[in-house]
Amino acid sequence: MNAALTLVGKGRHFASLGIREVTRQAGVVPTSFYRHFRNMDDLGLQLVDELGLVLRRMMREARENVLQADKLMDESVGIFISHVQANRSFFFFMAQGLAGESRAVQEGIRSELRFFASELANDLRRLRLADHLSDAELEMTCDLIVRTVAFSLTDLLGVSSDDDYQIDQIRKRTTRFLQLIFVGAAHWQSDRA
Amino acid sequence: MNAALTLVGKGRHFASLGIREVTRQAGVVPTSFYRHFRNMDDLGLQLVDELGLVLRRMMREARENVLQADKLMDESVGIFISHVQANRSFFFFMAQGLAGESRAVQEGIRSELRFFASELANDLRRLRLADHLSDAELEMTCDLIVRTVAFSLTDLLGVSSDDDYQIDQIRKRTTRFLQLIFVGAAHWQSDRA
DNA sequence: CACCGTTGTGTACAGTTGTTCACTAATGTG
DNA sequence: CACATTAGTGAACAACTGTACACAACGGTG
Repeated sequence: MNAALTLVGKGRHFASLGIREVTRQAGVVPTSFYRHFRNMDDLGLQLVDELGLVLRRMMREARENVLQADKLMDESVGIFISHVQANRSFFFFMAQGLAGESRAVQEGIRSELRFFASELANDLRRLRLADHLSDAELEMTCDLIVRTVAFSLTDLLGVSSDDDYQIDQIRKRTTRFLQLIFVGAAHWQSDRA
Repeated sequence: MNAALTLVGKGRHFASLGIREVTRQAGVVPTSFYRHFRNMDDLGLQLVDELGLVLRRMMREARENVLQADKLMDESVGIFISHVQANRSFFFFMAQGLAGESRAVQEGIRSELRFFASELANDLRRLRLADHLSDAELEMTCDLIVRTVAFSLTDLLGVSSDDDYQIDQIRKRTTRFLQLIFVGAAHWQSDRA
């Protein structure tokens, strides 16, 4: 799994990886592959599971560090970006998998995102930041937030990891996107009435 | 190019296609490939160019058919969805390319999206729907809109093309996302002041 | 018609791929 | 320590890959 991730991190696409290639990178004979996985799709599915762990760690850190509500977005986006930097290969895999070849991997990642959105909704409720929204409205808002951040991921992965200027641009842009969405959510009901 | 698109439309990932595979699908001998393309990346780049045409056609149709502003979003999302249905393979290619293997293809698609966003900004200005926004604010809003629709693309490609119920769900959800963004844009300045 | 640039063909080759099988090394549990 | 499970090995195979080259059909222009 590390070998596959390494190759993905080097710019290869997961869908184009072969068994021999992965085992070569792992420093192991091709047949050993079958001791652990039935095929590449299987490997992909297990990577999705690990990706889940990465995302949960990220969520936990966000929950612990976002103290006052007014810096919520700045800090959350910052934590997101630093986790992407620290697990670049994983997020490459995630971005690729969203439109990937294996339907199962695709569905797995999609479901991680759904989970993430629903946890985010819980947190916003808990922090009493969404009292004016119904459950369905809150869910929609969080869904849109997660999508927006996920799309920023492709921006982030498109620039070199030490290009601080560009990364800061992406950070600012993403933060403003989220602010715009929040403003929309704040006035959602009154505007619809 | 049609052969490659066909394979992508059948669920294969562009990054995993080989020259022989494509020429086989095209009903042509492998060596013929080199008469037209230097390698698969080259093919991908030419597909991006054609994708640009598809997007432009879509934009034109939207401009012609969106008459009154109050149905703007409903109709635009509808047009988007019908164009995706009509050019499914192309949009598969686009979704894949955003996190694809070839940096050049990636950048090509990204730049198509930027172009799309800037055209959208022009249209909104022209329709006098964004008079309260500065250029930068309008640009940001349109960027977010295009991203949101692009992400919905992955939803759309994830369901079978004749699952009318699911497609309608996606249509509604996307429309609400856009409405939320518009509400946000409408109150952006007053909230920031 | 003769000519030439473009597209397509057939053959060839060396390298890579997925998967099989029987075998050996390592590991941890009673 | 002995044993059973797990992980890794090596050789083998047929199928497939990208690419090279010389040659043939085609299509339009002078």
